Amino acid sequence: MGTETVSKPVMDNGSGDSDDDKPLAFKRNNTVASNSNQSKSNSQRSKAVPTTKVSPMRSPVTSPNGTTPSNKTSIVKSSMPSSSSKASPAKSPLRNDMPSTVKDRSQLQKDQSECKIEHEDSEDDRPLSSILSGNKGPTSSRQVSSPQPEKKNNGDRPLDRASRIIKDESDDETPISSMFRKKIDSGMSGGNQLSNDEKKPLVQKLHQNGSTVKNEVPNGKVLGKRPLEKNSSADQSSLKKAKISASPTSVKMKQDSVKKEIDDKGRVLVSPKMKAKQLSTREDGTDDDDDDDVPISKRFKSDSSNSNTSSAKPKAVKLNSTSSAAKPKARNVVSPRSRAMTKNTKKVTKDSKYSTSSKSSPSSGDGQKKWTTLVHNGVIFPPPYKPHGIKILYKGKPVDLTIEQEEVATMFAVMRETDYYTKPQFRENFWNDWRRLLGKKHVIQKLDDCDFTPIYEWHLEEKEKKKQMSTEEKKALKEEKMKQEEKYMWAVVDGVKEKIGNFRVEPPGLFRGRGEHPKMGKLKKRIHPCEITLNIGKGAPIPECPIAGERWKEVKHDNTVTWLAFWADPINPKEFKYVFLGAGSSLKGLSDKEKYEKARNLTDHIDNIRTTYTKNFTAKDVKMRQIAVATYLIDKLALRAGNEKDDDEADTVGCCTLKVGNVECIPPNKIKFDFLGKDSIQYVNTVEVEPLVYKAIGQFQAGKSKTDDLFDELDTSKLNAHLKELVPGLTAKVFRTYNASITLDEMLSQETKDGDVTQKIVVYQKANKEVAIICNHQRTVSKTHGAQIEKLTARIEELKEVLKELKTNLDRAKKGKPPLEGSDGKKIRSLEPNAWEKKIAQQSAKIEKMERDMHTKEDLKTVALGTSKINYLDPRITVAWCKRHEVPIEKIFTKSLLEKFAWAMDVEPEAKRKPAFLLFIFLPCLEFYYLSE
DNA sequence: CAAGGCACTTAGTATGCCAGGA
DNA sequence: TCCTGGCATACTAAGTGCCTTG
Repeated sequence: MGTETVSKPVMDNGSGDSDDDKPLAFKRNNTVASNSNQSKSNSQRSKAVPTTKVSPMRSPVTSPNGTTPSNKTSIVKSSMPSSSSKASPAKSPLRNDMPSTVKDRSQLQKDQSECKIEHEDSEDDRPLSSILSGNKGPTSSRQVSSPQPEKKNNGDRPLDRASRIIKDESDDETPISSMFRKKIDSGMSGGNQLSNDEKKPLVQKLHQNGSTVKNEVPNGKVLGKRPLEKNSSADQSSLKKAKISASPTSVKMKQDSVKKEIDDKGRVLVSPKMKAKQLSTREDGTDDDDDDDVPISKRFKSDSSNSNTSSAKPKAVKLNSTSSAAKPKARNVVSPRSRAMTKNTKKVTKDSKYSTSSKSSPSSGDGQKKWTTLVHNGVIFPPPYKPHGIKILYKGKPVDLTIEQEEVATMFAVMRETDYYTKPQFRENFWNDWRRLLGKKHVIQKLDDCDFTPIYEWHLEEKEKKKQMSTEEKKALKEEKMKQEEKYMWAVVDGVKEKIGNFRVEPPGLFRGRGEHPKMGKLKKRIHPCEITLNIGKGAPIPECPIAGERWKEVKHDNTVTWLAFWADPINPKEFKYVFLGAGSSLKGLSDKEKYEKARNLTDHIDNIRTTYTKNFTAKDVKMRQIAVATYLIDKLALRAGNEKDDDEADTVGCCTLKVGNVECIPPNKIKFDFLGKDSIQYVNTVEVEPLVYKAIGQFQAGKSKTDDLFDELDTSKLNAHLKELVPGLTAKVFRTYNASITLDEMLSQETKDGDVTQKIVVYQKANKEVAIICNHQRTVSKTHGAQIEKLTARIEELKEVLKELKTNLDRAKKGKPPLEGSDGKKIRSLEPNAWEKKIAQQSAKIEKMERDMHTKEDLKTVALGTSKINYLDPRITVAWCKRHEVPIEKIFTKSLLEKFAWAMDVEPEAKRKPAFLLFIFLPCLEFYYLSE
C-alpha cells in the first residue's frame, strides 16, 4: 500500500507529520513515558523486570479532553458484545438456533442423556445506538477529564492518561465498513447466500467408526456459510440488512486481495482475507451481520433505531453488592449481565429461522452458535514409543527396564541439561511416578543412585545423527510427516477450509510447570483415543480413529463451542486440553476483533471510570475502596485481574490476590510492587501513586501479616461485577488491551517522523517495546547473549581502529603524504582527501549502526515483543500506521500474523481524508459533513 | 454465595528455518 | 559453504472469566 502517497503530501499541512500521525483513534497526550529505565533484570526470569520504570506511559493525563472527544457519548452500549452474548445464561430463551440436541459436557460426563434445549438466540444484543448518540454530539460533552490529579512526577504519573479515543478509529475505518455495506446493499437484498448447497457436500457421509456417538442429529440443515459473526455480537443487527450471501464470487469482487482456494472437492473456499470480509455478510441470513464491520458511526445510525438500546450506560444493573467479604474468593458473580441479556432477546430472529436444529447444550460456552457445519478428521497421535534398549546404571550396574520404565527414564535422562533436572521438586515428582512403574520391589530404590548417562549419550548421538542428515533426507522426512498429517491439519467450518491450531495430541513427557510448580516432574501420560471427545457437525462423517482397535471416547455435536476435540489434562484431571482452530481462522478472528472493539469502546468510558474510582478512594465501605484501588492499579499498571489459585499450582498473584508483602509503601506516596505474576515472572515496579491510594493501601495492610491478602474483601468476580456496572461487558483484562493499544497509537503518532522505512520500523519497535514493558512481557536472556555482546564489542573496536587509520590517512592526504600501510602490513593506495572523507563517513556509519544494534540487543534482552503484538496491540492501529507511512505491513507482521489479522487489513489509512479525519477526532459529528463536501 | 466446571486467551520456551557473514 | 544469530513457528502451561450447581 503505498498508495497513499499522493494524498498525503497534500494533506499535510503545516503540521507536518504530526497530523498524519495522529492516530486514528487513540490519542494520548502525554508524553511518552520514559521508561527506559526499567530495570532489566538480570537474568532470568524471575527476576527481571520493570522496575521502577516509571511510568510507562501510561497515563498521562488528564486531559482529555481536550483532545479527545472522549466522550463520545457514552453510551455504552453495546459495545461489549460479548456480554451480550453471553449473557444469557444459557438458557436463553432466546436462542434458537442451537443445535438440537446436544449434550453438554457435563452432562455427558455424567452420562446423562442429552438434553435438548431450544433457545432462541440472541443475537443482538446491544444497540449500538447508544454509542452513536454519543458520537453525534459534536461537542461533546465529554466528560471532563480525568479524574486524576495528576501530577506527574517523575515518571509515573498517576493516571494520567489522556483519554483518547479509540473510537475514532472507527471512523477511520469507516471506509471499510462502508464497503461492507455497499456490498450488502448492492447485492443483496435478499439474502441469497451462497448456497447452502455448496456446503453441503461435506457433510454427507457419515460413518461411524466405532465411536460412541451421542446425540447425533440429523444434520441438517443449513449449511450455509458461516456467519462469521457471532450472533450476537455487536451486531445487532437490527439492521440487519439482508445479508447477502456471500457467495464467493460476489465477495470477491470486492476484494481483490482475496484469494480463492479450491478444496479437494472442488469447492471454492475463501482465503482468510476473504473470509474476513465475508463476515459482513451473513449466511443464512441467519446471523446478523456484523456490525462490527460497520463503522461505529454508521452503526450508530442504524442502531439507533434499534431497540436495544440500552444504551445508556448507566445501565447496568448493578448487582448486588454485597458486602460480605469472604475471602475465599468466589468466582462468580452475578451479573449485570442479565439485564443485558435480556436485551438479547433481540436477535433471535435470525437464527432461529435458519438454524437447524440444534439444540445446544446449556452450559457450554457462551451459548451462542458458533458454526453450522463442522467437518474434520480428528486428531493425530504421537508415534508409539520406540525402545532403544540402553540401560541406565544403578549404583554403577546396568539395570534392565521394561519398555514403559525405559520410556519414562528416557524422558528424565534427556532433561539433563535443563534446570529442572536438579530441582528437588522435579526429581521428587518424577521419582514418585517412575517408581510406581518400577514397583516397590525394584532394584532401583533411590533416584540419586541412578546414572542416566548412557541414555543421555544415546540421546545426544541421535540428535547428532539427525543433524548430520543430508538436506534431501531431511526434506524427505519432512514430506513424509506432512503427508501423514495433512488430513488432520484442516477443518471445514461452514464450508470454509480452516487451519486447525493444534491437531496433534500432546505426547507423553514430564510436566514442565513454570516457577515453583508443585507438580513439575510428574509424568504426563500418553493420551489414548478412548480419552478424547470430538466435536463435529451433525451429519458430518465421524473421523476414523487412527489407532487400530481403539475408539473415541465420545463424539459430540455442539455448535455453541469452538473446540474440535478435548481430553482431560493428565496433570490436572479437572482441566482439559482442547483442540481449536488456528489463529487465522475466521472464528478466532471474530473473537479477536470483538476483544479489540471492547477495548476501543473503553475509550468512551475511561474518564467516567477514573472519576468513579477516584471518588471511591475514600469510600467508607472497605470493599468499595478496595475495588477503587484495585481498578486504579489495573488501569495504571496494567496488572492482571488475579484469580484465586489452588494449592497445587505455582504461587503467583495478580491484582486481586496481591499479598500484603508484595506491596511496600515508600513515603511520601510511592508504592513498590514485587511479586510473581503469570508464569512466575517477577514484577518489580516502584510507582508514585495518588496520595489517597497510598493512604488506602496503608490501611489495607494495617494489622495484617505479609502473607495475608491485601484486598481481603475482593476477588475478581466482585471486581468484574463492579466494572460491568460501569460499562457492560467490561472486565479487568480489557484494561490491558486498552492501555497497550493506546500506548502504541500514541507513541506511533508522536514519534513517527519522515524518514526511511527502517527508521519508521525502529519507531514501531520502540512503541512495541514500551507496551511489552508495561505488560511485563519478559523473556530469558539467551545463553549466548553475553558472548554475542562481547563479539560485537570487539568488532566495533576493530572498526574504530580502522576509522582511526582512515582519519590519519586523510590528514596525510591533505598534506600530500601517502597513506600509512595497513595494520596488516599491506600497502594502501593513495586517494584524494575527499575520497578519504567518504570512506570515513562510511566507516562511521557502519560503527554507529553496529553500536545501535548492540544497544538494542542489550536493551531487549529481557523484553519479549511478540506477546503484545500477538495479543494486545489492535492490529488496525498498526495497519493504518503502515498505510499512512508507507511501511509495508509485512515488515511488521509475519505471515501468520497477517493471517491472524486479516480482518484488520482494510482499515483506512486516513491520510487522504485527513481533514475530515482530524475533525473527526475532535468533532465526530462533522464527519459526514466533511466527507460529503 | 461458594465452589467447581468449562471454554477460551495469553504466555514463555523449545525448535526449526533461513539469510547474512566469515 | 558452513556457521550463526535471529526470527518464526510449534508447543503447551497458565491465565481470565462466565456459567452452573448446591
